[in-house]
Amino acid sequence: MPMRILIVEDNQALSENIYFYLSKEGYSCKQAFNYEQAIDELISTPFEIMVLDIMLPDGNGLDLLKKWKEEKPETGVLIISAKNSLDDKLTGLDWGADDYLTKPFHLPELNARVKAIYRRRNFNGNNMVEFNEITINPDNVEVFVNDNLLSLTRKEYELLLYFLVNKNRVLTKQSIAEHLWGEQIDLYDSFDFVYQHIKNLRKKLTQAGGKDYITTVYGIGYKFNTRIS
Amino acid sequence: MPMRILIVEDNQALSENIYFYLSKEGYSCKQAFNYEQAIDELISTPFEIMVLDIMLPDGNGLDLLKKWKEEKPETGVLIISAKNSLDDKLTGLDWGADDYLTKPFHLPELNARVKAIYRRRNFNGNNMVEFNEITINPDNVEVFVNDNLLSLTRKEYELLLYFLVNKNRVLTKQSIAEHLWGEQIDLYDSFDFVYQHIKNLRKKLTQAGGKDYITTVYGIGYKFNTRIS
DNA sequence: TATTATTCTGAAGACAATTTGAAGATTCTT
DNA sequence: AAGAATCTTCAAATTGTCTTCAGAATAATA
Repeated sequence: MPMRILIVEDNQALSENIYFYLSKEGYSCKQAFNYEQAIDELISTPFEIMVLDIMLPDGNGLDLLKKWKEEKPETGVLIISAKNSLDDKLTGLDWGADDYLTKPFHLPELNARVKAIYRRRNFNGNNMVEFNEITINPDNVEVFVNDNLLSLTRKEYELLLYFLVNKNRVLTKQSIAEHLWGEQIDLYDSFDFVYQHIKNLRKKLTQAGGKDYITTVYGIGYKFNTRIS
Repeated sequence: MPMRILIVEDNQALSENIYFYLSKEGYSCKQAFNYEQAIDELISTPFEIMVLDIMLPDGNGLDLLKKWKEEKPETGVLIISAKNSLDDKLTGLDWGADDYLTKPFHLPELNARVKAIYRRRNFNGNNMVEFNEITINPDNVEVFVNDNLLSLTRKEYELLLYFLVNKNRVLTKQSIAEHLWGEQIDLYDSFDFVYQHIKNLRKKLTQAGGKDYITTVYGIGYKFNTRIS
């Protein structure tokens, strides 16, 4: 699933654990260690779900929750907080949090709740991503072109998903790189690897009988073009 | 046991609690938060048992009960409802509910009643889990491939059952580990043991004449693939 | 058309994940 | 407590995937 999770937690160790765990579960995670970073991240990238600690060094998580829910109510929010702060609990749920978890907790439970939130927000049945002859089923990590199953590598899969979610939008090589490799990519990299994966993806799609919707925008990047000639 | 339970309850928090608890008990649960969702779920997937709240935002649980019992009388139904609605109680049992529980209740009690319903209904029913040449009889803990009985170890058995209940869904090594070993597994484990059991299961299945439906999804996990080439 | 920047391609090596067998623990049975 | 079955650990071997590189092809610019 194209599920991005923002982890807002100032405790480094805990944050790392959550990050590690959810990443292994296949989510694409990012960390923010304080209020300000969280805002920055939220503005710059869309997230489906935010795991939010109430106590932050430079602000209250509930403020963040409230503000962000006004902005983007469709974001799922899972509050995590020290136990016994029952007031927070009430307030959090009042202000639009989807669920609440008291520390300490087991990561599998966190995962279960994240999944539950995701499921809840996704009620319109099967959450296929599709366009014309291409169909992606994120649950099964399967891609079909005209009903034949494609075997894509991980990068190819994520690349295609990224394109399909951003149809007709020009994606710079840089943003592609960031999306597929996280933030630790070097700005001055050659991006050769992007070329590679674009190439492989194009090949597999066309070989399976699909059109080549991926057009290159010279000097800028690529775009999944729904109106190709 | 391949027991699937549908939880029909509009209170999010309560639903989550039930979901979490029953899942931990080894049942495979799904949630529906209103009448309509419940119908959708019931139609799309078979359930052995339904935990049903009477008061739903968009309809009366008793209607649902009545309708569904006409359709599929073998489904076990446990009614949950606010206390003192004694009328409901009588009516519910009249209309075919198997048991009744008043809110608030303790989850272990819910679990006990679910178990009881299951036991009761199991006299007549063969609740086999099967796919093509593979048949699992959870009552006897027996697995057949093309009518020859397989002798699987406990882990192998549970692994296969887990796969068969989640056909075509990608299961991460992590979730497999959690499912077979409980939640206490170490995050930084190597998951070597998962590999082992996968290997053994594959071997036994193919040696017995079955196809190798278990495909590895590189970098993510495994999946029981019903559409192997 | 010549020049330059950008993209595409194939091959090779680096890297990462999975598979495997063997051996050591552990659990179960008697 | 002994023996058998099962589970787990470990260390190669194997396989799959990613990245790098160098040269070819293509597009933009003048």
